[in-house]
Amino acid sequence: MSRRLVKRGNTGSGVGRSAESAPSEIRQQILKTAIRLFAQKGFRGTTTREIALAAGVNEVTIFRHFASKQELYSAILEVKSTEAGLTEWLVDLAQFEQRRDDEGLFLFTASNILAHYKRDADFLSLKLYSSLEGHELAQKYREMQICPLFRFLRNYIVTRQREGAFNQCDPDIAVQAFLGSVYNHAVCLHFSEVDFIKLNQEETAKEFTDFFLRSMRPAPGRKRST
Amino acid sequence: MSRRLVKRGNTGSGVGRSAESAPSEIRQQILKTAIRLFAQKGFRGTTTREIALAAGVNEVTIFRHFASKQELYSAILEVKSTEAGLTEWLVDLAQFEQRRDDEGLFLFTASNILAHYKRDADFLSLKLYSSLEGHELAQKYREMQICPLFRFLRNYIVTRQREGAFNQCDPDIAVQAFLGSVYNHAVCLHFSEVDFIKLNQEETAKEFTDFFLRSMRPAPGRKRST
DNA sequence: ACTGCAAGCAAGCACCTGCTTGCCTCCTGG
DNA sequence: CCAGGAGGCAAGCAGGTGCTTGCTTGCAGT
Repeated sequence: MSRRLVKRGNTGSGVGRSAESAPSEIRQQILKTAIRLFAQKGFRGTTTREIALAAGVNEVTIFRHFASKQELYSAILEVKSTEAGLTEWLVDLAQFEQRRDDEGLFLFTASNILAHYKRDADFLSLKLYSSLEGHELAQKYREMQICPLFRFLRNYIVTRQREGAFNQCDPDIAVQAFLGSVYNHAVCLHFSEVDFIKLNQEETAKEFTDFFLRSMRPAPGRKRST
Repeated sequence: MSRRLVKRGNTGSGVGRSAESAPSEIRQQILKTAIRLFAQKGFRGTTTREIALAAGVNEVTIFRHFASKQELYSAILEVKSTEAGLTEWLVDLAQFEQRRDDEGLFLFTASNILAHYKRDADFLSLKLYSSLEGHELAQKYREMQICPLFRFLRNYIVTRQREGAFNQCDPDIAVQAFLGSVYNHAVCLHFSEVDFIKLNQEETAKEFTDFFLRSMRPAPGRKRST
């Protein structure tokens, strides 16, 4: 009963240890491995023994860092829902907004969404599992990442509509249509469910953007005007 | 060792039995219950005891009908991937096609997709779980249901482009954008992740359709320029 | 009445899985 | 040099879980 439950925080007292072992490096290693495995097989489908084996630590060590498997999962949710995600480039979007660069703004958005989910593929699985298994990650992520982006885009569209640069239409529908098509494509790519679109990531983003803007613009780009 | 493994087919010899017990009614009951539970908690998250209890049968009975839990799951996939799905209204779409009724065709599509996934909500979960857990349902469903629909729409778009009624653009992207936005919305609804769009199902379908067609039509404002 | 199928029921086996305990080892800081 | 923190290792417990076995019961058709 002497030293149950380490609780990472206080380990930060000394940086030391040897060369390769930073203070809470093992905790990070466990987290990282657990993220990968939970993403692959879901919460219920992953055993703590598996995590330990894959992380190269003893199973007991896991329970010394996390009170339970559930708490390990919660720690992951904490990490994943707070770490840099979609919102980190809201500031970049603001620049496009100032320049009224419609193409740039939506292309940047689409492109980054595709890149984001490709880079952090585990996150997509994790999010889907959490939706299905009824955990809170999806909702938290939605509130902290999706909603701000959604509101920004919606806001931009409304502005452009007032300026007469965009068609009058339900801005919610427009945003939903744009994000939906891009996001859905990202999911399809994730599951290797796509053989329709042969384009690479950048080209795809460009096509979706063009398609979207063609719907928003009062005067469609007449490419063949005799 | 006398009668292990019943294998439904041959039970259909006589219709008889009593009033409430049709030949393979119990098998159906098991399947139906299993579908619901697998959809709620995934394959790994559902126990055979649970299924038996919920179906009102003895656990042993399950294994008399299905060699293993895995085979029960396979039977479900069989049912779900062959039963009436998106393709059942391809014939209706053909009528819209003959009339060149763009609005009707895409509205019908969007509307039915939303209705389909709302009516058979379990299927959506089942499909997502199967994608994540690496089963074959998603792929099978894709080949048998999504692809035909995709090809039909793609084909229609190409035709209308040739006729000059639709803009020149990558038809794959167009279909992907349309289906993606609608499908994504269905998923959002499924997980109660939507508070952006207040419209009901019909209105939403209509809005997505309008949005899509506005991008496809050469002359957005004036419908009859001739 | 006899036969045979289908389902129920009680029990249980073998393995898995989250989690615990006790003890030993290595490293570091004072 | 020593105290103490952090991890390894071996063992195991309690409950769950897929699946089996042996038996009984009820309902048909001949």
